[in-house]
Amino acid sequence: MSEEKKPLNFIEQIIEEDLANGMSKNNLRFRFPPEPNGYLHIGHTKAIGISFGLGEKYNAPVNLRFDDTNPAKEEQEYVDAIKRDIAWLGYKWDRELYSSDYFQQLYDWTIQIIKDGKAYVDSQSSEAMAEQKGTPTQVGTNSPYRDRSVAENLDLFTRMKNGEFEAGTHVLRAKIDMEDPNMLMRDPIMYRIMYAHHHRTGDDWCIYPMYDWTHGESDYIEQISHSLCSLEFKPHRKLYNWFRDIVHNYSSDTLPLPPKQREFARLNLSYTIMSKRKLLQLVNQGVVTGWNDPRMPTISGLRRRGYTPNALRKFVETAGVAKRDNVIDVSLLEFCIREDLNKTAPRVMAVLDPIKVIIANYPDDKVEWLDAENNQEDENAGFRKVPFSRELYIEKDDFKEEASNKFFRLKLGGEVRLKNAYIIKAESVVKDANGDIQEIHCTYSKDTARRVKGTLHWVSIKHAIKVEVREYDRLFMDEAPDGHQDKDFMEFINPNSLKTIEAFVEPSLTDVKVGDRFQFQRLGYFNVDDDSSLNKLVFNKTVGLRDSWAKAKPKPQSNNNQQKPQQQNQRKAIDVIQKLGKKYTNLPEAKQEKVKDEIIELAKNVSYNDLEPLFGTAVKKVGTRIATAITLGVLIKNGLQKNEAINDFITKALEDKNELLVAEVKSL
RNA sequence: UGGCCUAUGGUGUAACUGGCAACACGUCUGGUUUUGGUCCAGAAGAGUCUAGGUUCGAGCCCUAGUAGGCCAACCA
Repeated sequence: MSEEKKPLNFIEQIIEEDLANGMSKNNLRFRFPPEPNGYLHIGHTKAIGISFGLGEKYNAPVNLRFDDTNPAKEEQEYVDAIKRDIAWLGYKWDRELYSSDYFQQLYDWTIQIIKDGKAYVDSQSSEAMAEQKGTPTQVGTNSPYRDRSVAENLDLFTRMKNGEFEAGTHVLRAKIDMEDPNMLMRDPIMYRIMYAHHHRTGDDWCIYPMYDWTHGESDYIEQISHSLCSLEFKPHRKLYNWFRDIVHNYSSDTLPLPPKQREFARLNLSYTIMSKRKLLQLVNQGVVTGWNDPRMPTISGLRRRGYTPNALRKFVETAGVAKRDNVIDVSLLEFCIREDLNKTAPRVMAVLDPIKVIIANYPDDKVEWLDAENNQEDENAGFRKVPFSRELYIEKDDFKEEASNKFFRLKLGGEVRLKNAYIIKAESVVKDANGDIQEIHCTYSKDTARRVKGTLHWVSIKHAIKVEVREYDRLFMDEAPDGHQDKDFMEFINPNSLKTIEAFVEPSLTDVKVGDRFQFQRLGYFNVDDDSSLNKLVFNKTVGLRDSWAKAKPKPQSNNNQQKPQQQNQRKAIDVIQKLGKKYTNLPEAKQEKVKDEIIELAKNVSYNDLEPLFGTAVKKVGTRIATAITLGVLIKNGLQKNEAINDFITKALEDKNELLVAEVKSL
């Protein structure tokens, strides 16, 4: 009875329907079928979340099945990485399986299919077959080998399997229909000869089945109820069903349930590429340091960067499931990781771009260990000690000799609070020959109960640990790096995506472990990188804090994604009228009067040419038509002569059901 | 010159299967605050691609357009 009324996505609706139509809940079974030819990326997280999520929701098993039918591209390294990533995300698969486990079953079925005259051996070059295949708009033609006898097909196929032929000399094709509008149905290839070593079956086979003649059958063998995949496989569904129905016909005694394929739109992220082939290219060309480079959208990259399984799962859940192409804004991903880390990450102080502060009235040899709260969002997080002394570092950005009162950080003569410590006042600065500030001389006050506007983070110089911090920017400078047909995605690589900084952190961080996550107060979330060692700590910046100050101040150039407000400012009178009209009928009477006056006022600046297009406004958009009528009234009053278009508009409006409109037009 | 899929605020998803559009991110105000974070309160922003039709009533149904995506690997 704890069912929430959360709306179901279309896949859940399909399942609910199947259940309502008599499918047993026990028959529900899903699978996640990666090809081990690369690392999983955040797009896969969606597919994983859908199938494994369904498994959790319906308490149904989910298989992890490696679709390993192409030994040329697949490697054990990828298998291991994929398993690691899925487990890290917190999902548990029922069985770990491989399509290659089914090669014998597939072969046996194939013999039967050949015997039934539904498959044949073709012995042409791939070019010849491609030509006969036609195009999306042109039907194909039959292969000259299409009508080989069953006996000959059986003989040839057996010899293919036995390794009697060279690669590329023969293939086995399903005999379907070379004129089918769906090109996948034009006698698709079922087997090709490949003398490649397979990561699991070794050299047992020299013929390998193709995706279409493997995937659905693997689903069937595993008795998967719902085979969920991304949209680009929609055209494959017809073939999926064709093969499935044949094998179901052969084996329904032992394998009763025919699976069904349904497709959802894959996840795309702005400023990111999601193709394994292209990600591999980044790795191979050394643009990044590896599949798990913190700038990569791979699960392992995100993990190294400091993302949490929670945040990733929340992200794909929030993004939702539907069938239209989408591009999700990275800001949603960033929101999810901040939300998670805000609750869990201990706060510490670190200075990334230091400037020296000397507290003149603080004794040279004195050190105080002050209490600092670890996480105000978490009551159980406790406190730690931080050392305070005469010489400190603060952030360069946190000091200006002069500044407006909107700048509530440190300025000459101004006061500011040091987090967890005292209030200080900047008295003077010491500059070098270039005029650059070397030291800020301050005085401190122990009266910390006072209200001061700004609070700064800091570290005690003599206690601080020097560490390396890696700050990342997006890898691509274009919103859709692979969305341009005239430009390669490599052209958009951001040359400054990695910035390595020498920084200073408080001494409580001495014993951190790889993977530990922190909030560097006022800066962002950081974690300890794999490269970190006892002698040298290395931190990754996971994501910055939201920063309304950075947004409020300078807007140098570029990057203003908000064109909207500008447009609004220079909107033409007619557009404003149209907009006012839209809501007109929803307004209470008093407000309608007000809006009408506004329209009348605006109408004085409207020309007939501006207005005429609105005469054609759809009947149902009554408000807009009323606004049009009001405006027309003003124009007529100012001497406009009625023409045919105007009369048509009036006549049609007079017939309308809406009284306001009729009244408005009658007065014309 | 084909087939299939899709179309709702800037972005992503909803709308009890026909009852005048909700949630999240983002944006903007204001408040609280020893993080310009968090949190709290509020605002702006869409008549649902277009045009017809059915209906008392359409984002949901029908028709025709338009736009975008996918399909011509011995890849998956």
